[in-house]
Amino acid sequence: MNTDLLKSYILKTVSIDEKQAEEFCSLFIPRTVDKKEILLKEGEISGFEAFVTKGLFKVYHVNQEMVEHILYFAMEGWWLADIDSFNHQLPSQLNIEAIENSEIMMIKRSDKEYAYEHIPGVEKLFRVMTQLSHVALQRRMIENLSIHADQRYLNFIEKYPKLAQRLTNVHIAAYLGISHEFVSRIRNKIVHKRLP
Amino acid sequence: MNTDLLKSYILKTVSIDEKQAEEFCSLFIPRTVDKKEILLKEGEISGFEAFVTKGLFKVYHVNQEMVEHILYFAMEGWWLADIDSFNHQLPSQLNIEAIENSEIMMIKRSDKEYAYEHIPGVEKLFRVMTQLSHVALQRRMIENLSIHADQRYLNFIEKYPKLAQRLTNVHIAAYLGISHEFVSRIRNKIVHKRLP
DNA sequence: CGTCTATTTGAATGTACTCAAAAGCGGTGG
DNA sequence: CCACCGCTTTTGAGTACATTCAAATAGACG
Repeated sequence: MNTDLLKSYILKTVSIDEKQAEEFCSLFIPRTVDKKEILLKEGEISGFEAFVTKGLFKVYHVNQEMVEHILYFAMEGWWLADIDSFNHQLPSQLNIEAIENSEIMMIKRSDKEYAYEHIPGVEKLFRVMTQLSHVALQRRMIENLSIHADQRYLNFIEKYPKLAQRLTNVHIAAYLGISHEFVSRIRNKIVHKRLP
Repeated sequence: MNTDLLKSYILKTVSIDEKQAEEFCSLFIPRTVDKKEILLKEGEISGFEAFVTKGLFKVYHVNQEMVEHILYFAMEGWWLADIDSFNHQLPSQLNIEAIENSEIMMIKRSDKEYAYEHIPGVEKLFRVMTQLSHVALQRRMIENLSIHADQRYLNFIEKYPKLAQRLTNVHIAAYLGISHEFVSRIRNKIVHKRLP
């Protein structure tokens, strides 16, 4: 089934009644998203959250100089959400775009609110999920403050080897906050001077 | 009462039954923390979370070169927690230290778990709180990736003017991820060339 | 095979850091 | 009350890390 991956994600994340997990899954609808298709655009109000079942997305912000900065990637088994826009119905400051042809399971706002109120375990599920994301982002923040670009690059490809293979240098640069030319120089240094 | 500030924080954050808020507050115990006293040390397993009722704290990480990087500050009305260590009972990678003589309300792990299970609104409270923190950290992440140190400094003192007054340049530098000498130069540039 | 995108490389430049030393500031004790 | 100690801030000089711009090369895809 379409919801198998989602259901197993839920069950491995929190201890929750299987019936509840299934009821929650039934609120999601599948959708395909083509490569380069934009799921959420800056300025729009996000009316959905989504679980990726196939493919790869980038969630990013574009600043005044039109430079793109990637907040996170999402591939199979990861979530897509602009929490701020979705929760408070504010215009989004983020864009969500498919990097590959993808498939997702979407839940709309009203159905998620229904779930919060009527399916007891869902509140906990999202509390735990958000805490996990938050810890991961805290680690990334500390890393960005404390270490140089070359080591950050190495840490990234070591931590997410599968993901890194599916990304271009331009994507990785926009995630690490460095220029793509510099990513190229780092890779070169690694290859020739066997830096890692 | 000691719990007044905590109770009003809870009621303004989520719509929750007042009785439930009071029951939750009753699980906290007050404590004073002297300036420079360390509430949580790297390597320890965090057994508490705390709400600051007076004073100011820094939550920071120290890297191999013994350089301190501040993840966040917490003054009156803010929370202190190492989510990862507290939730998963892992050794902390963070330190929590009082910058001023302070007072906090602490809740221990077992009482918080009791609250999750027996006070219905608490799960939602922490889901919402974590989402708010997460959105704030996402914004900070994007800002760190996309703008220069001088503008980050200006944004910081504009966003947290009260907090900034209570901090030294060394603290602000450790939060922004730049050297304290450079903070001094930025301040100088602002004063003489009226940069902002 | 041609077009579009991604990667590499060089040269010049800019942003921020390190180290060192001096000056300022505040609290504490004699 | 003021002299001193410790901590913070400032300033200069030299350096390191990373960027920008431009052009060449390599790859991928229809």
